[in-house]
Amino acid sequence: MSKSHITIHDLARELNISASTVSRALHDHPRISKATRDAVRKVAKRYNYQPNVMATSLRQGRSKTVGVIVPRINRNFFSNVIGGMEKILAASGYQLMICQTHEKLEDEKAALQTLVNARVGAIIISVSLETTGDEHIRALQDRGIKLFFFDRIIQSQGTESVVIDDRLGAYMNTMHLIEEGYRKIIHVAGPEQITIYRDRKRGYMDAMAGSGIEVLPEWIIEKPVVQAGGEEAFHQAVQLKGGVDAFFCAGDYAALGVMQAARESGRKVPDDLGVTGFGNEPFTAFIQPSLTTVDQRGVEMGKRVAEKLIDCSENDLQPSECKKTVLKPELIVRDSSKPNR
Amino acid sequence: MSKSHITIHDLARELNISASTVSRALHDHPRISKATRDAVRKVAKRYNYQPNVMATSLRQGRSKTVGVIVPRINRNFFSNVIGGMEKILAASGYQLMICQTHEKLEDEKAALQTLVNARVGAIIISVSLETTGDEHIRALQDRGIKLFFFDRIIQSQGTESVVIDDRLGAYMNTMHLIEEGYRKIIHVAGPEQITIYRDRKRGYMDAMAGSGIEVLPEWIIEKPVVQAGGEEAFHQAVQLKGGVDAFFCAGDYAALGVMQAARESGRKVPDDLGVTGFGNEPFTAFIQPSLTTVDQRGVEMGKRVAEKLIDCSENDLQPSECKKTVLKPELIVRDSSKPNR
DNA sequence: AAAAAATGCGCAATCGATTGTACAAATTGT
DNA sequence: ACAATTTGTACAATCGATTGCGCATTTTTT
Repeated sequence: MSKSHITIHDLARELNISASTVSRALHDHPRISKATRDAVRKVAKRYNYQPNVMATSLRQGRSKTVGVIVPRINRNFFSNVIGGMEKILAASGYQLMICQTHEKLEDEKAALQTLVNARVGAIIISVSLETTGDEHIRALQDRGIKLFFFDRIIQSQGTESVVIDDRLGAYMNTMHLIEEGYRKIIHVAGPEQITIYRDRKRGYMDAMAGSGIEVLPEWIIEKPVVQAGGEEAFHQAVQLKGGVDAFFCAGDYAALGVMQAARESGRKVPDDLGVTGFGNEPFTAFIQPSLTTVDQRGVEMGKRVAEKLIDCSENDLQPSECKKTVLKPELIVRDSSKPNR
Repeated sequence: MSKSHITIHDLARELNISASTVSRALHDHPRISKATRDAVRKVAKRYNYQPNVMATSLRQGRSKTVGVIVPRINRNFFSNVIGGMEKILAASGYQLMICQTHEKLEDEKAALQTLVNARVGAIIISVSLETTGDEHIRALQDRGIKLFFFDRIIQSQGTESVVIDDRLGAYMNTMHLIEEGYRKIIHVAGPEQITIYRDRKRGYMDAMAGSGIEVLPEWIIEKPVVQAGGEEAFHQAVQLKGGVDAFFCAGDYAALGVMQAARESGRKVPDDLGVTGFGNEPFTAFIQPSLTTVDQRGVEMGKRVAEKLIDCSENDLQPSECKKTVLKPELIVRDSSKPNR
């Protein structure tokens, strides 16, 4: 590791040629002779030449930095996704610039501005809960910034996205409850304006309808998908005249709330009450009883978005040619949904 | 938001002055008159001028990018720390470049090389479990890259670091067990070469010695601090002739392993056996019984390192003037350590 | 009032990589 | 053998911000 960085000029001097030739040689320019090209390559390797990213970015007006916007970096799912992206992108010389929105539209706008100032070439985003419109995001496309969504997406012209099949995940989850003998299944739903929660509700409806079970409107309880939301949902549900067999919650924390409220009310999970969640948060494996849930394949999702991004960038594809990738979720069956009969 | 970016030349043209004057005005150069300075400021604000980071970095030979190296981004503690750093650094216009080592020295070296190539001005690192020496890290200092450690540190000339007082945390943790009446307390320790685990062991020893309890050598069981390690430690400990009252584990996952092994062996926590962990992983609050543990104050730690970094950078302090910051850990008392008598 | 110092600003070079244009040499075609 | 191409390189400008130096103009000093 030498003290200062090697530049193309150093290589040029060494070879008694011009810097432009060195640059072209390293980029396989057709007008450079094979002899020169090989010579340059060799010296570059010998000196461990690493191009100066800033110079390149400045010249190109665009950096190899990828902006990433997530609600919170320390949510297990998001940090998994970021981990997956990092793995793929780092290998291709991209760097990540990570911003958090804390679920606030205001922060999301600020993050976008920051990324624009940083001249990122692409942005990967999972929108905040407050985000409904897409004007602030569309503005990026004027700047030629490529846009990729994951998980919480906005269907927008000229963007790519990667999601899991939330509907299928919810369907499998609900079907599992039905197969285990539960019938009066409550769905603790998330905010209707978020795609993923809408899809999860649909999957639930599909499963119920497909099994010939009529879903009463009161069975769908929309709450914030946090612990307190789950508790509220439980208390609300037990008031229902017809009784309750199980809860399919749109999020693991809500399921946790349901389980805790159930325990306090003396109802045993899974024998008196089935409970399932969504997300496969780490704690779901450790609680008693362990929670049946759906894995969102965060790492895989991150890798996929990253690959799309690299593909689009290297081949300079326009986002209009891009589309939506849907990953298969995985149902993780644990104890909370398997009554001992 | 206009189509293309505003440069100092645009401002210069607007004001009929030279770009250099604009640059100097924006940097409060003493040789620029107040009148010009104010005029420039005003126009810059009007056009929402944002300096081109790449140009600045290129000229300066150093970017406002901060390299961050952690074992895994999706470990709760680390993502908390990163979240904290991001909050502070983003506000001052720094960007993060995050790398993972997956606890491998090899990856750590690769990450360092990547960051050097990216011309980062500073690196914040929590070393991998495999890391013992500091040669690969010292090499950075020749390059003028400022170095900051957190949590898993290497005491090295000319670096700053932020840690929690692991010894105190372990002390409080152990004292709490003693106060609750446990006496034969096993310590499930982590790898001896890692500072934090050494300190946690010391805290345990302090508490025991201070309470007049003799620690038998077999009471200290060194294992990887994962679930399986905890299980092994449990089985090893129950063989001991004198019997066992409690386990203080150097990590939450190890504690989880102990609790699960205990359940399988029919020993009730906390009445038959006290268990405590270290780390305050989210799951510790949800398991049954909930786990007493020590919070590592990840977010706070991230903020502190970030502040140090900003301080050192803005005032151009040399790392030699730098030191170690120690945060107070917080003991979180839950059910796993409070026997009902 | 002349000399010395301070003030205010512009010119041009620089950071490192890229690229349009130009120009010479080598190759091809007729 | 001479023109028309093709091939291989070099020059110089460019991206945007910064900064040493120099040249006026103004202010201070003696």
